[in-house]
Amino acid sequence: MYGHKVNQLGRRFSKTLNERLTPLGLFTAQWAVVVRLLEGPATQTELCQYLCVEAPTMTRTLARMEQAGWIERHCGADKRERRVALTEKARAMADEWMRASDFVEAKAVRGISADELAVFASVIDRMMNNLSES
Amino acid sequence: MYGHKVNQLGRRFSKTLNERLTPLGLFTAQWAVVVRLLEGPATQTELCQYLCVEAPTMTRTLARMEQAGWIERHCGADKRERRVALTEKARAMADEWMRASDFVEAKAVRGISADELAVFASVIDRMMNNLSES
DNA sequence: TGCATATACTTAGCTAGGTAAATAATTGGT
DNA sequence: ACCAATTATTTACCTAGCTAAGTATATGCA
Repeated sequence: MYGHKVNQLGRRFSKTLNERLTPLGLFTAQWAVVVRLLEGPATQTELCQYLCVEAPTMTRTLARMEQAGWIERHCGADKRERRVALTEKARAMADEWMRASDFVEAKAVRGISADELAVFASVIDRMMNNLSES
Repeated sequence: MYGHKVNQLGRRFSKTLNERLTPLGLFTAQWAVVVRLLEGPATQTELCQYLCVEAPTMTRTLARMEQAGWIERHCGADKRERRVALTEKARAMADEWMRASDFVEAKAVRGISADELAVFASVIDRMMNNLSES
């Protein structure tokens, strides 16, 4: 019941954001990567942990972003890992991408009080923890 | 921000339910179809509306479910549409699938009050409406 | 009646999630 | 110092979203 509704809302969020991001050359899942990389470079494992995504998913998403010229990947001291960083071209687009994201977030919360949003966020966090328990 | 968290939680729900459903021959998206069909047969368009999913997605999911022997599709009076119904084999599994679903739902809501859940559900509905506005 | 439009579904091709298993590099214990 | 176990990433192959465009049937209006 809750799982079903949460999934539907998640898809609606992605779809709405995609409508605004794809004309700007990005997809919703890639925007999440950009948000993390704006803080600084990261290894793929760090990105996986941040986004709660499995490694193969990240490998493929990063390959597409590299192809599009949004990121660069370099070997680190540990030759197993690859450090990922935004390109200048991506940094130049960040403000525009951010406006698209802000627009969708603002549209979603219209008419919902701060108190309600606080409960909402808290419930999300606790459900996430509950489901993550072994 | 909210979009990102909602998406992550949705994926966690699917993943957790998949762990329990796949040994029973079903996937999370297919379970949602079964839930609707337990009420009675439906056309593909009705399923799409119920699940908030585009038509091609439903075509493919139903093809897999037919392949697995969970549903049957018959032509209706209107030869364009196909009426979808559960097979006996699927009805025989429904209780077991339901237990898997109930288990995951119960795990998710552990330690969350009825009041908080009411706010949560209400916020989900309103965000869904907000994002669905043209 | 006939033809344009609308509706139901499918096909093709993309993004993105997952698991299982492979590869390469590092770490740790004896 | 070596070999086993661990870690980071990739490859292969599923499910499942999406859009755009195609096909077949039904509807409606001139």
